[in-house]
Amino acid sequence: MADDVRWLDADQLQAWMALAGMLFKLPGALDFQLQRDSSLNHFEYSVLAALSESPDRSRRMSDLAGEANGTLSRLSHVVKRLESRGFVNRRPYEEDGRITVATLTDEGFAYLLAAAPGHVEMVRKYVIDALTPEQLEQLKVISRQITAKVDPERPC
Amino acid sequence: MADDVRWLDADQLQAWMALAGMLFKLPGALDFQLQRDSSLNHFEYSVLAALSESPDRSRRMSDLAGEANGTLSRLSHVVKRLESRGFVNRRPYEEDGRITVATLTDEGFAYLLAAAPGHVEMVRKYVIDALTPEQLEQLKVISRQITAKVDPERPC
DNA sequence: CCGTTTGAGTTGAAGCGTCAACCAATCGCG
DNA sequence: CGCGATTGGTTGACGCTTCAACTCAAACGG
Repeated sequence: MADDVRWLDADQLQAWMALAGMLFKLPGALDFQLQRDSSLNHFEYSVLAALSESPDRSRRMSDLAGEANGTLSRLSHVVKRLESRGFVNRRPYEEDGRITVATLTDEGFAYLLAAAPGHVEMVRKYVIDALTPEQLEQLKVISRQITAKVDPERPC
Repeated sequence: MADDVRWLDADQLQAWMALAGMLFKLPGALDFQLQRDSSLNHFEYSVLAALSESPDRSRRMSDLAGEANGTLSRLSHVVKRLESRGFVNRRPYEEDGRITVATLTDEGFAYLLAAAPGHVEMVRKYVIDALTPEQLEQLKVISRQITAKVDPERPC
């Protein structure tokens, strides 16, 4: 327990507190809207969105987990839920029996299309319209740098 | 279902995706370190930290909830856990029986002091050291603007 | 005063995420 | 070939957060 801790100075602390505040509040606000209007959480939405942009609206599980920024385990649970709602199908991949391919159904796609406007509106309200274009660019760069430190694999 | 949705353009989408990525990964990484090294999650840490900086190391519940960026219900559960670990005490406020005052115990304070260096190190590693001082300043401003939109009450 | 309303906090149930254990298929090396 | 290691994915239990219902105390209003 060496006492050479490099504490944060006042500026650093303020910045971190501000970020932490956003970290605590923004996800909840996003989830709230999605849950209320579409009975989805942000991660479920991301999964549907990622599938909708994939060739054949299909993707293998581990790919999809990376795309949606989650773990395979979390994805597995979520896909099970989405499957039971009829939004997604799962089938084993022929050429390698270990792999599972998830596919967005037509119902799932339609549901996503219905959910998207409300979600985009929230993203605008909370993020895009709250910032200038320059700030948005700064935020993009900053977010990527932080993400890169947190998760050195997967340089997006 | 009017079709006047203002979709995001490419730049906006990239920025949002970058932010969303950080939103998904950073909290988990922070929680992981705290959980592993101190059996605390980020919110519990914030509660202890907020108490430690309060006069008498005490604060009424609703105050504390705001300070730690959480709801009263969440706080109530968390304080119960922390109380059972001996880190916090609760007592009714004499002058108004509705109010509950939470106090950080000496054990809780010591525990926080032991947990702090590891936590600060992570904050440095993932955030402070990943950014230039200018970026950190930008992030502070941006985070506050977003938080203000999400939660118009409580201008911090 | 008494009844209603409001405010502060607690509680329990339900849902989601994490973690570790597990299963199944394939690879790879002796 | 054959068997251990590795990879991809699933599962169940547990813990935390949310949500709605509830309790209790104080304030208000006639």
